[in-house]
Order: sequence, then C-alpha cells, then structure tokens
Amino acid sequence: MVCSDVTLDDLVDFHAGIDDFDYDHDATIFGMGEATEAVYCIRGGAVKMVRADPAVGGRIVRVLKKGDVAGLESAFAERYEHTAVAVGAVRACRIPIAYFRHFVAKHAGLQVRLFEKSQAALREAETWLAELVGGTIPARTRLARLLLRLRIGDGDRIHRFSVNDMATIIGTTPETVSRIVSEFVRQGLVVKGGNSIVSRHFRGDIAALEKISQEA
Amino acid sequence: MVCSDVTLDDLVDFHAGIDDFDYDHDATIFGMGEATEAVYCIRGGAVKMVRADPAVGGRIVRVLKKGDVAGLESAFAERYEHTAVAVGAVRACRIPIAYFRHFVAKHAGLQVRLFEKSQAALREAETWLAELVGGTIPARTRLARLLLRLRIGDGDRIHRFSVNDMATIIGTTPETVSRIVSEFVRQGLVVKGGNSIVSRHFRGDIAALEKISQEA
DNA sequence: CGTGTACTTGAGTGGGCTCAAGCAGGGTGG
DNA sequence: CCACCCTGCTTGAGCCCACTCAAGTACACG
Repeated sequence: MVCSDVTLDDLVDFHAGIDDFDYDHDATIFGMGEATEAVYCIRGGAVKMVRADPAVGGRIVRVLKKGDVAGLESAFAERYEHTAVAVGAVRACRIPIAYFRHFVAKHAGLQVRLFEKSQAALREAETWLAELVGGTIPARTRLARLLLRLRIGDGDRIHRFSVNDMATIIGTTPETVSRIVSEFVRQGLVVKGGNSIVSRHFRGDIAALEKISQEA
Repeated sequence: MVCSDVTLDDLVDFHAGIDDFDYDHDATIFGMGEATEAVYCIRGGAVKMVRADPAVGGRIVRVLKKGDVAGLESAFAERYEHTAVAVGAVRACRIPIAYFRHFVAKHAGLQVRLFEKSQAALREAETWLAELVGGTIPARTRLARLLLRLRIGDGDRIHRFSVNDMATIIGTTPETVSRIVSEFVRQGLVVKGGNSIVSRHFRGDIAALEKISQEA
C-alpha cells in the first residue's frame, strides 16, 4: 500500500464495526469547550452542529449526514468548537483523537485530504449563508431549500427536524415554520412519516420543492 | 532553517515587495470559475469574497482584511470558488500557484498551517451565520455587529463599504441600511470620513456600537 | 460644468413576529 | 392496559419592522 494513497475512508473503514456507537435522539455526542477526545464518522442518521450563542441558546450552523465526519474542526485543537447533538437515532464510529493524529502524521497524503474536507465544510457553510438564511428571501423558499438539503440519500425521504431546529437554521420562528410546513402538507408537497421519535422523516415531492426553492 | 518551522508568513515575507500589486476600488482580483493562478496576501485595504447567486447577482460571503490570504480555498482546486473584488484601494502580494504548491510540498509543517487557516475561515463563516445574518435579530443590531467586524486594526476606523454591499452582507435592503446609518450618524455613533472613493471609512464610537451589538 | 451613480428620504403595505390559547400523541406510572 | 401529563406542535389575532416603489438629492468624476 502506497502511503500517499491512503484516504480518510481507509481509516474509517478500518474502524467500522469495531467502535460503532448508537446515540438516541437529542443525545450529545460531544460538547463545545470540552477537551477533544475523538472524531466521529456518521454512519447513519443526522447530527446538528450547534454553536452556543449568548442569545436564544445556540444556533445550528451545520448539519452532518451519513458519511460526514464530526469533530474534524477540532482535530488539531485543544477543545471542540461545537456541540454535536443527535437528531433521531444516530450510528457513528468513534476514532480516538490520539490514534487519529498518529495516523495523519504517518501518511502525508492524508493532510491534503483533511484540507479538502475542511474546504468542503467551508463551502457548505457559505451555501447556507447564501441560500438558507434570512434576507429578502421569503421563508417558504428558504424552508423548501432546507428540506432539499436534509434529503436522505437520493430518494424522497427527508430528515424531519423539530420545528424549533428548522426555525433556528433558516433564521425564523417556530410558529412560521409550523405554518409553512402545514401548508406544504395541505398541498401534498410533503407527507409526515415515522412519528416514533426515532426515524422521523418526511416524504417529499422533490421536483415541486425544487421549484419553490427557486422562487424570488 | 528547520523545514517544519517554516510558516506561511515566511513564504509571504519572501515575496513581499517583489510581487506587490495595487488594485483600484471595484477591481476584480480573480473571478469565480477562472483557472486558479495564484494566491494573494492582502497587505492593506479590504476585499469582498462573492459567490455568484442566480438571484440578485452575487452574495458576499466573507470579507478579507490586512493579513488575510485570498484564494487559499482554491489552492488545490482547478478553479476559484469565489470572485474577489477590491473595496477601496487594495495592496496585495501575488504568489503564483505553481510556486505556492511547490513550497507547500517541500515543507510538511505548512500543511497543518494551511488546515488551520481553512478552519479559521470556517469559523468566520459560521460566526457570520450566527451573528450577522437575518433571523429574529433587528437590522440595527446586525449592522452594528458588521461595523465592528469591519474595524481597521484596533483604532476607531472602520472600512466603509457601499450601502449595497452592507445590505447583501447582513441580508437586508440598501434602503434599510441607509436609514440605520443615517440614524447612527445623527446620534454621533459614527462619522463618515474620506469620501474620495479610495480610503472611504467611518470613525466609530466602538463602545457604543458594542452596546448596540448586544441588544435583543 | 454636466452627467451619472450612489445615496437618501418618504409613504404605504405586507410578511413574519409576538403573545396567547388550544391540541395531539407518546411516554410513564399506576 | 389505560389514563394522565407533558412537551412539542398548531392555530389565531393584532401589530410592527422592514420591504417595495418612487422621487428627490448630493457628490465624484470626466
């Protein structure tokens, strides 16, 4: 095996199944300000990354889905930059930080991969800025865009976050989100599924949502 | 010189004065989608990083000031991710991408620095998300926060962006920004200075602005 | 001095926030 | 197994901030 060809996936795959953990809805995977102990590869479910804000009690700045890595931001820092919270049932594999750092130090090529991962996160954050958050764009449009981003894989299933979470993401109030979701349901654009706290999700009319997401 | 101790600054310093360029107000330093040719270290002035959006004609997702590096995002990519535009007079030193990549490849320690720079940019973007952009937060508060972020060094001078630019940053309209700025001026919180297109700036009452920035 | 762009200011409207009840449904304890 | 309760969601009424549309103004540059 050529060192420079080792990828992040190799590291993760090596650990898969060995160190898998399950998290319930609303479980804290790690907390902002705590000592960095591990990075986590999300194998299923959704995780919200929260930055504590004096006001309101925390704003969601990113959402991680299957295949994303949580805690990378803090891989070379002393403490976590965010709080990571499970939304619905989550399965993640845990890679101790010492092991991770050792592995990265050994394989020079990995560092570039890391840089690219970081860039991807940056791009995602900027997309949120440009498309999801407030401004002149109407709330219905923003909510449609959010739902599209919460899609599970390539099907019509969509992670169903709480009304509160969706509100803090698109920068509005829970009431407004509730009203718009109701409207979407009335129009048959989305259907609520899996009410059992684990596996809450929508089934959405992707094409219709995409149309709304392009309005004004 | 120990290789692992080489910093980004060393690379920049080596080039300082040799490859310095001046840009006028509104000059495009590089455009989104163009082939990556160089990275730029900002030595003075302010640069807005724009992501073209089908709607409205581009949203500003980050602002670079003295000491920041433009184009790092695309250092290992084919094409630039943003358009970089000078706001007021800008001086920047240009480091050809081939040279930059060569330099990074030679000095392993630099890669970690790069990763950290990328993380810093990510943190900045997330701060914008949490503090600057729309949501329930009143426009006056957001504008006060923006002005504080546009501070030049540690004094009371503040980069004066166009009313339009400030509007797209905090996610509001030019009219609203104009009204709030007028109000600030009436209250003596800020004073307009340097109307000569180059070196436009405010003088601001930092303490007062900080107080407003913490409201609601 | 003319011209154009950017900014300012006004009036009116509407989207979304606030405040305040009611409702549903699922988890828990009896 | 059922009833309770508690949290999260829904829905309504009223109001206000900020958006829209539309002139008017100031200033920088040619």
